[in-house]
Parts: sequence; C-alpha cells; structure tokens
Amino acid sequence: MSFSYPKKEKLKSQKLIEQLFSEGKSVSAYPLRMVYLKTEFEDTTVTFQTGVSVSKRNFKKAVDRNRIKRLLRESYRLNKSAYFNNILSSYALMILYIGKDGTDFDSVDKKMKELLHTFSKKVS
RNA sequence: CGAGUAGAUCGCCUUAUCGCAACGGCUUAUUUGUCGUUGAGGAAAGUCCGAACACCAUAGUGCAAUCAUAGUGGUUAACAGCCAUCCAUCGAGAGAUGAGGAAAAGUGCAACAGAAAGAAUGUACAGGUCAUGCUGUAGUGAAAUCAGGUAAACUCUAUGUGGUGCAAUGUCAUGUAAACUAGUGAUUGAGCGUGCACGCGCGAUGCUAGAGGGUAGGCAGCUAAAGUUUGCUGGUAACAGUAAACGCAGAUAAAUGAUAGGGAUGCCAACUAGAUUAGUCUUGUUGGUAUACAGAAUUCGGCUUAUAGAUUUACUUUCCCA
RNA sequence: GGCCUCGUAGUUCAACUGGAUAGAAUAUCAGAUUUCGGCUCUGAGGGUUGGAGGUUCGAAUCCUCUCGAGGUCA
Repeated sequence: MSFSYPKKEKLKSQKLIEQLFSEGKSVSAYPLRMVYLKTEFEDTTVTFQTGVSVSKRNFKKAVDRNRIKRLLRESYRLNKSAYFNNILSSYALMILYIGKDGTDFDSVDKKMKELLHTFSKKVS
C-alpha cells in the first residue's frame, strides 16, 4: 500500500455520507474524531473511502478551514498504510476536526496515529 | 535632515523527498501504468452598482404603485465608476471632502426656550410719526421677516428602469403515489404565465391547502475573453486607435499541499571599523525574531472593506547652512 | 454560489410620522416585614440603541459603509 490518496479513495457520495452519520460509529482522539461505517463499494479495488471535515462554526475563514483539511489529508495519507494492511473488509470514514484553535502538522500527525491505532484495534 | 500630501509597483525566493487536480501523448483494453505541460489574488472577500449570457410570450400597451441617478462637460459595452473643470466647506500649504437640480407650484414639520416659529403680534430703551411694531438695539433660540430653514419629509423637474438568476437553462440516467384528506371549478372559465389593469397565450388526469412518497447522480453550460504585456500615434486626462508578442486554473465533502535544508529582506541585541562638537548615522560579523490580509466556484468592468513590510515618482513645509 | 430578514438594560419586549432624562416586566443589589427564609412592599444601579461616518438645529428612528445572527433556493 502506497502513500497515495487519489480521487477514488475520497468519500464523495452524499447518500453514503448521510448514511454514515446516521448509522456509523465513532472513535475520537481530541481534537480529532472519526466516524466509520462498514459498507460495500461498487468499485472493488477500493477498500476505504475517506473524507475530512472542519466546522464552519469554529473556523469562519475559508483559508483556515482549507489549511486544517489539508493537514488532515496529509497525515491520513502518510499513516494509513501502517495501520490498514490487516483490515480486510471495506469502510467509509469521515475524519472531523472538533477543536476550535489552529494547529500544526506535528500535533495532527501524532493524534492521527493515535486515532488510527484505536480504530484498527476496535475493528479487528 | 525632519514633518507631511497625492499616486504607482511588489507583497518572499530556492533545492530535495512524499503527494493532489486538469489536459495531452504512449501503454493497456475501459481499468491501470508512465511521461510531459499547467495549476489562486490584489483584493480570489463583501455582494454594493453596471453588463454579458440563459429562461420567463420573439416581452406588447397603460399606470409609475416601487425605485435609482442629480453642478457642467467628457469617457465607456454599461455604470451610482473614471477623467477634467466650476462652486462650497476644511487645511499654513501640497491637497482633502461634497446624494452640489428646484423652497419664486403646492402640502407638511420645527421639542425646550421665547410675546411671537411662518400666523399674527408684542416687552424694555432710543429714534421717528398727525397716529400705528414705523425703524434700530436688547432679550429667547439652530432659525425672528429674509421671496427665512428643511427636499438622506411628501413633492416637482430631467434622465433611466419588465422579472428572475449558472442551485439560470438544456439533456441523460435512477426512482415514486396520475395515490390520500379538505376546499374550489366546467366554456356563463377555477387558475397559471413572478407588481396592478388591459391585451395575448395556456387551461380540466385542473387549481389551492394539508399530511406524505421518491430523486438529489452524470454530461453540457465551463472558460479565448469588451483578453494580457510592450511599443507608437491622438487627447490636459479618463480613454481611443494601431503594431508585435503571448496562449493564461477549472475543483464540486470541493485540487493548487506536507516535511527537511539553504538563502533574501526588515526589526532587536552584542561586537568591530569609520564619520561627526554632539545627538546620531554608516560598513561588516554573530545570535534571536518576524515575513501581513487572505483561497477561485458562470464570466467580465467598477466600488467598498482587510493588509506585516518593501521599493519608487511628483509635490508641500518649519529650522539651519550655502 | 445566489437571494432575503433581523440586531435596543443580564433576559423578553416598548418608544406613534425625527423632539431630548430611551420606558416596562423579569433578573441583580439594598432596605422594610419575619425567629430565619419565601411571598409581598419601597428604593437603587444597570444602555456609548452591534460598530464607524454622514444628513438635520436635533437621529434608536433617515442615508452609506461595516460586524454579527438567522432563513431560503436544485
């Protein structure tokens, strides 16, 4: 599994996202929180579809939101292969940033590892 | 030198590794792999004006309900923008600001104070008259008789204005309920076509309301445009004309990023060298610190607001020196 | 992305068509009443009318810019 994070691994279907939030379970490592749901994709080569989200309420400026979403995507991209190789079934994931203050890459990276670790333990 | 005024430009650079999006080529055979090119702004922001474009009848007539603009002239596709200029106010000045038409068409408004507030009158003193608020001053007030003030009060004048907005609109796919309840209606026409009336068109498996059911995916619209840069010509200028070169983002839970190093610039501190009577200024080294505001969403022209800091042009002015 | 609506004491609302100390209820504080507390009665404080400019003699009210909150559209 490479460090790539192409378009087909992004969670885009509005229907699936609604289903995810209504039926999914969650794990959290403050200020991060992940909602996950076991599901099947039409494209069988894909095992995970992941989206990221930052509340407009906590971050009013588009620049700040974009910045945090980029950090989340980057840390997910770098860390996913270390934790997901043992997971066989496919999941839809949504990673949320709950905090209200800005952050940097190091702390996000640290929390992301924590989050993915607890997730992989819980699922397997 | 200091203080200040009005503009213009820029607004971090670079290397390595790991990635993202679009397009094109090759490969495979419809899914990959690989190579190449390109990939945020001066405000992309606010959505305050003006357009393009699309649909609503090929958008017609009247009302002007509603609304916008407002010295004069020019500029533009258009504008409430821009340029020039007059006037008024502010500033010592360079300059700044101005919704700056009409109060001699009409209506309204003016608290408190004051005799009196647009209608009639009147206090004190002085002057004047045959006589009288007839005249001046005082007093109240923002305003006291002046063709008064107020039009960002109604209004009048001139000019302009149909509405809705790319979640427009077209098309493909998927799916459901032409079901249920209440009201209303049948050619003597309910209602619809996004202000009202007329007109025109549509119109019965209708229309209005209630409570519900289903889809919220793809493609086109979508980026070459009143284009950008430079030069020349005309014009005080905004701007116009012309020549050459360039080919410049298209995402959609929404690309343009992350990490590590090197450098640049500003500020602070220390040291060093130099200039000067001095305040202070300059050169170099080292360390620390900072590098703003902010992220395209149909596209343009403006306006407004946010913005660390740097560069630069023209000008004003105090003191001193020549 | 587009289009609308609303901002007044801590809270819920008033303030007529521009006129002067922006008012009421509730909450808060103090006093009275009570053995103490509640209820009740009396009094007090609390607002640069979201912010900044302009028009006017005078602005919560009219105009412009700005900040914040909410709604709606396929």
